[in-house]
Amino acid sequence: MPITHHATESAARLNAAGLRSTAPRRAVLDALQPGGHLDASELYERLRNELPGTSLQAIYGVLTALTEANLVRRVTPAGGSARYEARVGDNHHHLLCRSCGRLEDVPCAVGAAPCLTPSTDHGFSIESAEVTFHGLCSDCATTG
Amino acid sequence: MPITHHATESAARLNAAGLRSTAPRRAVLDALQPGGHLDASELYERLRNELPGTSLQAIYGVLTALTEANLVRRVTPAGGSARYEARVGDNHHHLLCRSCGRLEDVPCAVGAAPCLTPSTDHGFSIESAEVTFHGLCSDCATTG
DNA sequence: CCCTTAATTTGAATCATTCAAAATAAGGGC
DNA sequence: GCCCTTATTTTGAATGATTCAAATTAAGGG
Repeated sequence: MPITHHATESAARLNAAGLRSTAPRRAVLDALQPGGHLDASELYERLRNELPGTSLQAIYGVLTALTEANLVRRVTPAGGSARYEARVGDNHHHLLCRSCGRLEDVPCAVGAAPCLTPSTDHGFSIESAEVTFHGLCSDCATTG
Repeated sequence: MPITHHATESAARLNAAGLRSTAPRRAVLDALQPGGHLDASELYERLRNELPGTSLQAIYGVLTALTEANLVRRVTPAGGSARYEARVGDNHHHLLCRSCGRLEDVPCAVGAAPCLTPSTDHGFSIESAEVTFHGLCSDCATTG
């Protein structure tokens, strides 16, 4: 009963966050669980069978709610659509392929969170740091 | 003759990069020189008097050319329009206010370029790292 | 089981950005 | 200094991600 288990888990997470447990939200949460980085359209394509009558706008609504509740994290690669991941709460960063847009996780570069401490802060109260490494993934490096 | 001086400087930079020296390009380069972070629309508004008959698309064209020639750097804050800065060639990063979108420069967090070395690279050949600190600027911190 | 309110559906609009064809201007060669 | 080639800009329109708003539906406490 892995499916039921997953669903239960997602429902629990939603309740804990003070959000109503709905089919679209559970489905999105489950789809992001394997650890990928999907955008709204990809999620919509994957879930439209499972969620009859859903729409892309509904997916956007779900993603906004989940992001605000901190259940998913929104990653916005330069010049592309926003991607979403279920891995939250840690300080991991990203590798972005400038050719194919592939996105991979990497643990924080050096130690715990050194990048969270800039040398000057211009009066900002800093809440988080986002690090993106740009380059070519293995596939694109050999191809081009 | 500071204006002429600036113009000459911009022309030289363009020539050095193998780009034709045109009025729109010199104007954009000059406008970015003071060190700000402007988006295409802001540049268009500032330069439309100076450049009669120009258009927003022309500004986009100029910015794309200058970015590809590495004369300006494109910064793409999450959920906003692309901003451009003339400061290139160093490894500085950015502070982004989540409330008003204000963008400030910061030197690299620790030492020379520690953030350029992730612990795992998933086979990527890494070319650059982009660090963005998110938080509230002094104005927004006191207001809200 | 009902009621209140949150969430989704449906349809349309907005915004940044890009595409494509026609007109123009840069700058090397004569 | 003028012409020619080609890059650049102009002009007009299209694309794609995302958001807005009103109407409908469903969650879950009482």
